[in-house]
This record gives sequence, structure tokens and C-alpha cells, in this order.
Amino acid sequence: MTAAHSRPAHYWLMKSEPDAFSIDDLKRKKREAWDGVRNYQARNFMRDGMRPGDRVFFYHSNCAEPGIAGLAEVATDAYPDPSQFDPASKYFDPGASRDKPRWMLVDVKFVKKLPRVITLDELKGHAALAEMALLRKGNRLSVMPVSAEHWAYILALA
DNA sequence: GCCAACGTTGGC
DNA sequence: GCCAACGTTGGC
Repeated sequence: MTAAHSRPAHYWLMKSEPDAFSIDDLKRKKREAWDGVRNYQARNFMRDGMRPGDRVFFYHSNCAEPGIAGLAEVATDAYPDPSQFDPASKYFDPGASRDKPRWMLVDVKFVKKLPRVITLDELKGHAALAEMALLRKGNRLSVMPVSAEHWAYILALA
């Protein structure tokens, strides 16, 4: 990390289906390339917004108890998602080439598992969090920014 | 499994 | 560039 890149840490929330990849999987592997993001807005957050050292809420989606399950940290700047070039991958994108990659990812490293899942239902109950992107009706983004205020507020709930 | 919300695709 | 059809996400 160079001085030119220095800036206060930014905060993010990243969704994963625990059946596919859970906070326990990240704990075991310690680090993971966050592949498979195929949404331009989510890609742009990773490519343009994330820097190593940024903090991440690891969110379990599409499961019995949706909510924030742990903390992670951005470990790299964005680079091309290799799965877009792999015809055998379900994330293969015939419109992408190595010259002109379409999809980017960052590596994420494990920080900690929270003592309990802070559930979506619980988050919805806090008026202070009403403006969170996560809680906006119809939101489907899998990568989204979190304000410093919301980050601190949620951490205090754990 | 249902379905609302939203993004993407493709015909015109 | 419009917009209907289609696919996906993700809570419930």
C-alpha cells in the first residue's frame, strides 16, 4: 500500500449465500477471491471504491437467518475476475476477453465471525439504519457501501 | 416454492 | 431509444 493510496478506510457490505460460501468457509480459507459478481453497479463499487484495508460486513443471504455474520477486510485492489474467461465456469462471459475484461473482483480476507448473526429482521427494527442501502425496498445489490455511522452503530449491536 | 423488484436483452 | 419479455435475487 502506497502513501498515494492512503485514505481513511471505507466500509462495505458483501452478500454471500452461506450454502455456497459462508463466514465459516472464509474463516477456514482465510482469504477468498470474490468471484462471480455480474452486476455493473456492484462491480463498480469493487473496482472504483474499494481499497486494501477497507472493512466489510459479511452478509448471509437467501438462507434461514439472513443477516450480518462476520467481518472481513478488502485484501487487494480490483483485478479481472478469472471466471469470466473460463468456458467451464458458470460465470463464463463470452462477451469478455483478456484484452477487455468486463468483470472485476477483489480478494477478501477473514477478520472475525460475530458472536451472533445480526439479522436482517433486527436491522429493520432500528430507525437509525432506515437509510441503509441494504434495507431499501427491492435492493438486490450484492456489494454496497456502508456509511461510517452505520458501521459503528451495527458493530455496537453485536 | 412463491413472487416482488429489478436488471438485461432484443425486436422494432 | 422504447419497452415487453425474460431471468435473477432474495425475503418470506
